[in-house]
Amino acid sequence: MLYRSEIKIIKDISIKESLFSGQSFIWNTLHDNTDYYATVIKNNPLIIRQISDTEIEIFCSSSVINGMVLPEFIEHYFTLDINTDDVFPESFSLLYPKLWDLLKGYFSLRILRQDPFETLITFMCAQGIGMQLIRKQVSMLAEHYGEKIVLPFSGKEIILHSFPAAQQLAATDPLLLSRCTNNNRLRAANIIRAARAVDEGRLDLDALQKSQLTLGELRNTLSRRSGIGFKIADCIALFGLGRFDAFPIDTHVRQYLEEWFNCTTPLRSLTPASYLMLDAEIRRVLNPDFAGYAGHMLFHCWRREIKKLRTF
DNA sequence: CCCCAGGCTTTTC
DNA sequence: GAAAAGCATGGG
Repeated sequence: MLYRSEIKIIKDISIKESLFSGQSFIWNTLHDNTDYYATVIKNNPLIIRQISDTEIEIFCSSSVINGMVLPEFIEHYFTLDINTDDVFPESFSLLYPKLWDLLKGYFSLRILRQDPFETLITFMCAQGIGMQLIRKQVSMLAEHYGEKIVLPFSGKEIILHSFPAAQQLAATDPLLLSRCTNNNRLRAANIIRAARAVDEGRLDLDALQKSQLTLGELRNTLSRRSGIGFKIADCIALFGLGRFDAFPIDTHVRQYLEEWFNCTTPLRSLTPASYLMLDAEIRRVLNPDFAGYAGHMLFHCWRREIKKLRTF
């Protein structure tokens, strides 16, 4: 039994951002009934497709997810409460007219409010490694440690895997888990440690999300953990804890900061000190409260328009 | 064999 | 304290 819900959207949502299940981050806006976005939120399969320019439909085996009724959850998950037109400061288009023009196609990008634990683990898989391999790791984690879900939909069966619960990952061992972490045993061990901390309540992500910590405090708290540095900490904050002020600086961001914003901080080696300096510098250009949201549009714009990368 | 990929940790000054 | 080197793996 699938619950169906329709929801009106302000503008078409065409791009999402998620590492889970190897999902491509493009959610095609084709209206051909074959293209859908399928994911699993805490064992609830969720299928979403766009039925017109202003409407999407959602199917779910449960009418309530995370304590929210379906339409409410969708609005929350896809951050439909955020108007992406307000993400950049008003002065931005005047200061960077050429860049502003390049960014036109990226205002339909949505940062998702993803599950904190899922985000914690998936971004721990994303260190010094290519996108394809990151997604492969996450897919394998779900296939090996998540629950298999078979969903009859649109005349066929969709096979989905939920993202593993902390308890599942806490119970495995590094050698076994390393099959899913690009054969990297150290990364596997770090993931197990993090999963155990969550499972045993020593790392309370929900409490972190509700806390009023400053960005710096949150980043320090997360990066104290083995396998998590400033960049991954900021990713967890941005994608998993709803902290749209968090601005993760990776190799690509570093490049566009230099190219587009003439950041003066030395960029050759990204040390913790230069990371924080860059972070402070970009906050003078972007709206500090939505620096990460804006940064993510810039990130994908840079990769696609400038670097001509077709992988996500 | 080189370098790169949505960095982190340990060593060294 | 902060900068430099070391680390680990697959892919082009």
